[in-house]
Amino acid sequence: MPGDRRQQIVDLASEYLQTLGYGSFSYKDLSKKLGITKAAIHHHFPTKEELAAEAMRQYHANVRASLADRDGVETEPWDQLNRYLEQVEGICDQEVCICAAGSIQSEHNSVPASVNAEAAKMIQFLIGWVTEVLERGRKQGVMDFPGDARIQATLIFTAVQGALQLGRAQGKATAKPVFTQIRQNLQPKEAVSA
Amino acid sequence: MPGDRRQQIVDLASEYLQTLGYGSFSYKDLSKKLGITKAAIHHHFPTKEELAAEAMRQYHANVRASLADRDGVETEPWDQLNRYLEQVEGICDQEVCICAAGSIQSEHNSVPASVNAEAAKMIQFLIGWVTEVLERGRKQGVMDFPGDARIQATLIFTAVQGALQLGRAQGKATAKPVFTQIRQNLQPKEAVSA
DNA sequence: GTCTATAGGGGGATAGAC
DNA sequence: GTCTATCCCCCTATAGAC
Repeated sequence: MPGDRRQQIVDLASEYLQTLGYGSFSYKDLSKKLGITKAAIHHHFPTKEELAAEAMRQYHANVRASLADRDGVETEPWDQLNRYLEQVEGICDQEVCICAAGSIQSEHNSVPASVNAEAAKMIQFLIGWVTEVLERGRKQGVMDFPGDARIQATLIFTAVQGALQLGRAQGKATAKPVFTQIRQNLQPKEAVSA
Repeated sequence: MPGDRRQQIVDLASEYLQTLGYGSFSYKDLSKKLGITKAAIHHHFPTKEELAAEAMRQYHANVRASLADRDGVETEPWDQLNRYLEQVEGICDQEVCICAAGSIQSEHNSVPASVNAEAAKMIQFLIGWVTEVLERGRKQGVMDFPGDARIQATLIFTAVQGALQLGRAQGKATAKPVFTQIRQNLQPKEAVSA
């Protein structure tokens, strides 16, 4: 398979973006792990910038797919929000630990512009997707929060990114209750559900 | 003044921790900006790890002072929380952009243990401080939120850190409404204050 | 306390053979 | 597509003169 090796490189680069960040992984790391030379990687991706941008692009596509693929069949706002938060809790449980877009964003001032741009696209998608879920949830009366849905969605997004980083640094037991608390804060006051 | 130069180095290192992060600033950056040689910096701080740990320690001390110094005279929960959030909004407005502890935490897997430890201390202090404010606020009936105060404080902390990173990457106009939303979410339902 | 000079290693990237 | 070999720059850190 011709594109197989290329895909291996991208997949490993995505993992390193999550665990180490853009600045702290190297072609040497990749080549050792894959059992090929640095030059072989440069053949597929002449520059680190191109490699990271492609890894970020695919990471985005994967997340988008696993979130949105069921938007047609699972349209209850709470089901949708839980799908997002459970996915995040999954990252928290893995060794991988944090979201690639959040990782790149946190290195914003020392990452090439094209890589930042790919991360920004994913972040815009996520905030937009959560916004839409919150709007429907409030309209249906099953969620409650003050003010603009987009701002509340941004708050949720930033808390999720921050919690993933906190969990990696101080243990997932510190971070995971945050995801539950995000849900609790959206519960309508009258109907205290289990 | 003997310790003056040493202090200049620490102050600049703190700034670089915020703007660039641990991995992306160098002794060369410091030496150029201060107009001395790299070797002169090594005289004060033999290793980068020691320098960063000291910078983080002092950053923590400064934040702690500006938050807690008025705890004796300004004891209204809302005044205290606003003091914290206004300080954070100030960071958002500056060129500096993000919190040093959050920056180090986001690079957790590639930063020396002693530096991570200093960042962790500051994070523990902040979460603890916010927890205490929330507990008193709820007891007095001026704040409302479900569940454990410490978890709600952790949620607020993670949202703040995430919002600072988002603001640096996508502009403060995206991030600043989050700080307002954090306040709105704590308002008791009956008393919708202006 | 600061300098010049340099060691020693790692980084990304390229040339050219196979 | 992968290799060997190498370039060049930057990094942290050290030695020793002033």
